[in-house]
Amino acid sequence: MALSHAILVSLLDRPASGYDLAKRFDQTVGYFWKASHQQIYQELHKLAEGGYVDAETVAQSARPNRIVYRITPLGQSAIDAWVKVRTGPPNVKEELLVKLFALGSVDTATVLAELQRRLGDHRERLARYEAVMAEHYPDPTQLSPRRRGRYLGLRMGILFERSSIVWCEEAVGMVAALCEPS
Amino acid sequence: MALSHAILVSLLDRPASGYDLAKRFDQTVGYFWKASHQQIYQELHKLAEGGYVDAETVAQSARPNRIVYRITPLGQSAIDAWVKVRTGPPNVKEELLVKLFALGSVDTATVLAELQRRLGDHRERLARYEAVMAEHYPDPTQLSPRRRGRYLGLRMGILFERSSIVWCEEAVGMVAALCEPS
DNA sequence: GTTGCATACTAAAATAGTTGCATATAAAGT
DNA sequence: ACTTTATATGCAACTATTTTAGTATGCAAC
Repeated sequence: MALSHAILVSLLDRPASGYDLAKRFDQTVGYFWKASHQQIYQELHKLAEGGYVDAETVAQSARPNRIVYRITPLGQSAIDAWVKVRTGPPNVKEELLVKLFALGSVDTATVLAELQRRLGDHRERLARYEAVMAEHYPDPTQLSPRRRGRYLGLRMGILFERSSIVWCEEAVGMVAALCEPS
Repeated sequence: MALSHAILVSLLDRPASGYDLAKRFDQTVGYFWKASHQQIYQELHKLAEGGYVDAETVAQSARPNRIVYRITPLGQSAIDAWVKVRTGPPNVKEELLVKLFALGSVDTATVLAELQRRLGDHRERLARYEAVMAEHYPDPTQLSPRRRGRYLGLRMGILFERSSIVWCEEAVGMVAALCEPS
């Protein structure tokens, strides 16, 4: 029961359809919480069944109808209760590290290529995050509680990308040295 | 098919029992790849069935018998093939961030307490990682390929903990300001 | 004119992961 | 004496997640 809470929290902001939520996840918290649209639709059905959200069908011409979900008081109190439950450390699955652990028994050049691709990813994401930061949070003092949460999420993203870049550069150096032993 | 690869890679090093593997995961890659012993035992059965590992029962007096698994050539080639498959970005589920996104609709003091606990966690883990680094990798130049992979794993841990600490300190500051508006 | 992308939802199957339980022994702490 | 910790494996039920489809439409690019 974790995605369901992420969905409820997202609905605190404003009502949304499954499609909207999938996009929000992708664009805002994508790197810290991935969810496919199938998973979201499924979860929304369950939340609606449990009375945590209300569903309302909105007819659209020329486009499939949307089903807009709105959090209920029951959903609100479910969040309140969940917030009081201790959060564990984040769940991380870093496949690249597993590959690195296989160094010595495995093709080095392939691993190097992966690291370089990853480095590019991190640089790109950092640029994106910093652009959002510059545009939406030029002054991080005096933010509303809601915006403070958003700001800190973005801030974590930026710090994480920066240290990932440092790490990747080191890793590329060390693995490249194995490939071309001058 | 991701845990199975992590297990196979771990077995490259040396044969191990399910119990050993569970401890290795916990102690070495625990923060980047969590696996419960049930999951590991289950996966080992599957790997043995598929011929990726060989199982050998080792009798012990006064202790339950161990089943020691050894990677087979088939397992080796499975790793080789897997290494060539593009690695996606890491899978991260950061529940604390979800709670932060709920700020404004949720008890601030609870969230603050979580952040402080998390800060403590990160400091502790950093100390542990740095101790291992000082003891086992005093000089990171001229490492064997195998040890280079291990070093980079540890290095990622250290960089990650450091930036997490920076982030937590900022976050504690911002959330504390909401709690006691002097 | 057809490929590709964006909108919008659904269903089914397979794989992965968690939780709780069960078994059995020995050493070390309290 | 009693509890905890460590060793060592396993089953069963449940929940979560991914993969792979399928249904429809409209717009823009090529």
